[in-house]
Amino acid sequence: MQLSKSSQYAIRILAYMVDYKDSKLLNATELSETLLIPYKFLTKIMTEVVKSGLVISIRGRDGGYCFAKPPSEIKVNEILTIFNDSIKDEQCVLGIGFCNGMCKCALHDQWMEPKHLMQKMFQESTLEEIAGRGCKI
Amino acid sequence: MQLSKSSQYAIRILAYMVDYKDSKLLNATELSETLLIPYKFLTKIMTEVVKSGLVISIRGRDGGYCFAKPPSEIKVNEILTIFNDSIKDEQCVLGIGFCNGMCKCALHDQWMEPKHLMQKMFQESTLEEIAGRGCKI
DNA sequence: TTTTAATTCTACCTTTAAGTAGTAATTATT
DNA sequence: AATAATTACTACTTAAAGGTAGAATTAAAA
Repeated sequence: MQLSKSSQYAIRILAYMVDYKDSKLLNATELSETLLIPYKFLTKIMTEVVKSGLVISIRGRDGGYCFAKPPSEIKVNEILTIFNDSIKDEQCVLGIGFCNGMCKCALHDQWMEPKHLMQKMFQESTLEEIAGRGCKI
Repeated sequence: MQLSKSSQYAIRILAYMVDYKDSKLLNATELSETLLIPYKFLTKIMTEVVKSGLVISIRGRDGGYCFAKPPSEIKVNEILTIFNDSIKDEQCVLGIGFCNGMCKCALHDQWMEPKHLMQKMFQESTLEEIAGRGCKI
């Protein structure tokens, strides 16, 4: 009952990138060391984030990562979709297919509210909003 | 972001057992066929449920499973704990250790409400309550 | 006492997530 | 042109979840 490590790390990485204000790019080594995320795993994750189009990478010396669009326009849910962690409407708590009005599982009704709150949390929160808050490690 | 298959199946199995009113015991073959759960996987799951003390098994011919205590006294959460799926208080959405008042993650505050709703749902719902509802497959 | 129908146990197989290793490609600097 | 610093790619390893196979155990019934 939790997000994949990839999603958790990706959100933390991008939230950290928002706060980072500097002329030079943020690179994998620095992200790995400050966020305590294994270097090789971090680069693997970032490669997927880059492919998704949220982030741009510059290779070679002095390279690193930066946002492809303003963090105020990036919803947390966009990060989850990269790793197939987005909460789908049709997926219910007991894993039964087609759990809806006609035929619904024993916990269907009680599941609706927490599900919608989570969907709302992920779909409406922007990176910009959440970045200011909290600690990163 | 979902329960393990073991927890999902176990809840569905026990909920079905509540509705079953018959002189003879419910056995693995019948449960497997009516709930469309792989037989061998189901017996593995039930062995753990029996070990937890929620259910009693009778071996040998005409054997099967029945509740060790009334379903009205069994909370859904007791099933989750068998498979380590219970939602822990200290566990937060971004997987950071010690995410609390002092140092909390970027989504900590928004996570509280859905988390508590889920905990409430699992901790307060009894098997008896949820069994009447919904379809089983 | 043998047969039969049931659970239990031990061990394995498969798939996926998580993490690691090494090399290739790219780019700024010297 | 060489070097150093960076990401990308390919492939592997490890751990856990999900699932399967077969033999052992149990107990009712013939």
